[in-house]
Amino acid sequence: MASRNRQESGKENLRQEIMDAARELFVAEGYASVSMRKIADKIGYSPTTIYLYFKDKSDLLHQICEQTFAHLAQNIKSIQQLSDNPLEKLRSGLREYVYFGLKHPSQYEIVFITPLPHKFESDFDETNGRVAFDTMRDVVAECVSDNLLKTKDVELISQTLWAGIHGITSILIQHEHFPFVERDKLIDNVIDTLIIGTKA
Amino acid sequence: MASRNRQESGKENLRQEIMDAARELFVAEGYASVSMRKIADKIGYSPTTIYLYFKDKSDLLHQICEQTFAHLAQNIKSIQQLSDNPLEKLRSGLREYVYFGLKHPSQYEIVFITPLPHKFESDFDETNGRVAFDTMRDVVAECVSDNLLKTKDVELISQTLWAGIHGITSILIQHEHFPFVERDKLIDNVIDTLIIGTKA
DNA sequence: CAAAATAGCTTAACACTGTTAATTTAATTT
DNA sequence: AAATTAAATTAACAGTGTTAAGCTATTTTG
Repeated sequence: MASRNRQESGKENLRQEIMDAARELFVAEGYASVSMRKIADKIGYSPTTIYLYFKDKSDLLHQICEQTFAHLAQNIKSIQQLSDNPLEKLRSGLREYVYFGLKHPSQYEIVFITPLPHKFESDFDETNGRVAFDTMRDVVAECVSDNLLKTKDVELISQTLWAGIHGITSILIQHEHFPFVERDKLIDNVIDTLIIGTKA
Repeated sequence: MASRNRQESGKENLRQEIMDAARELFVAEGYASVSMRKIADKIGYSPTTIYLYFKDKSDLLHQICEQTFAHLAQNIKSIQQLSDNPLEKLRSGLREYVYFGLKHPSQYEIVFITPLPHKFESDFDETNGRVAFDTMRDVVAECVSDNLLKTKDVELISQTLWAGIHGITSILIQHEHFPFVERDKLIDNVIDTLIIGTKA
């Protein structure tokens, strides 16, 4: 291995080390109450070292979100390949989204719930978040071309479905004390309602 | 400035003055980027004066939210009285919820979106936000007793509907830069989908 | 091989933040 | 007029994100 490559990988290692430490802290204590100094302490570096790898604190959060988005997109794709029925693909994708959030509540909170700093008006087209959304939209398009839905507006339906599953996921995560009905029953009902409401 | 007439402005007046200034700033610039000093400047008082009326910054926002959500509960009730048809009452209530959230994004964010590690979680049952939810549930019960819905489980339906409208409200507020379809069309479609999906 | 260049990290500092304690000023009561 | 109380302020603390400059060890070069 050339020395130039060792340098590169060394730099990338520290970059990943920072992200791991930051994600752990963000998940445990929340984005706002985790300082750059705290992150630096955790990995044994000076606070300003982080700025050699990330533009600022919100950029660091943004990069962590990208990794989680990628994880979610991967999961949804895998799950959907298990079925040939477009409507069943759609349903399993929606379910996977919700349960992914419930399985990683802190990470879902960071990526989808926590109010993002007004700073980065990032191009959503480049993010893995958009990739995950596009995966679902492709299945919606499949349903539309099979004339399974009430309208052919793929974008409208996809965004409606996303609103629905994000809604149930986030309230289950956040209002944990709320006297919800049985969790799986509620999730199923939300997804059933959404699908029935969009079917032909 | 020292010759400010303090006789006319009693303690309660200043308290409300602080809330008005803070709400204006929170809405315009976002909760996080508004400092206590900025609020104090706006009303011509010292920053620490605010602490004579509010425990801390989050308490200040919490009080603002209570006022705002008292309005929401009131609005929903008023809107629903305009119709006799239970399903139309339901629809107008759902619409009012969403548009109220979009009209007061900062307040909605802190009450229904922002993760709150404070004591606030247990206060939820006492908030006007909860009152608003109960108002909607009453209308759902009305629909159920008229045999208009697919199931008689009032709690299940109410929570499903809440998940849906919270979902669309929060993503519209938070993911401001997502390429949404036309906003009103999307909101209508979400509500239509929810109602169709729960109708008999 | 020594000198120059560079990559990687740190130290010091700035302009902020929320918040508390002590203190001053103004109004009210005695 | 003096004492008391209420209201608002000043000063300070401990913390924040972030930038600029400096240091050190390694790599590149003449």
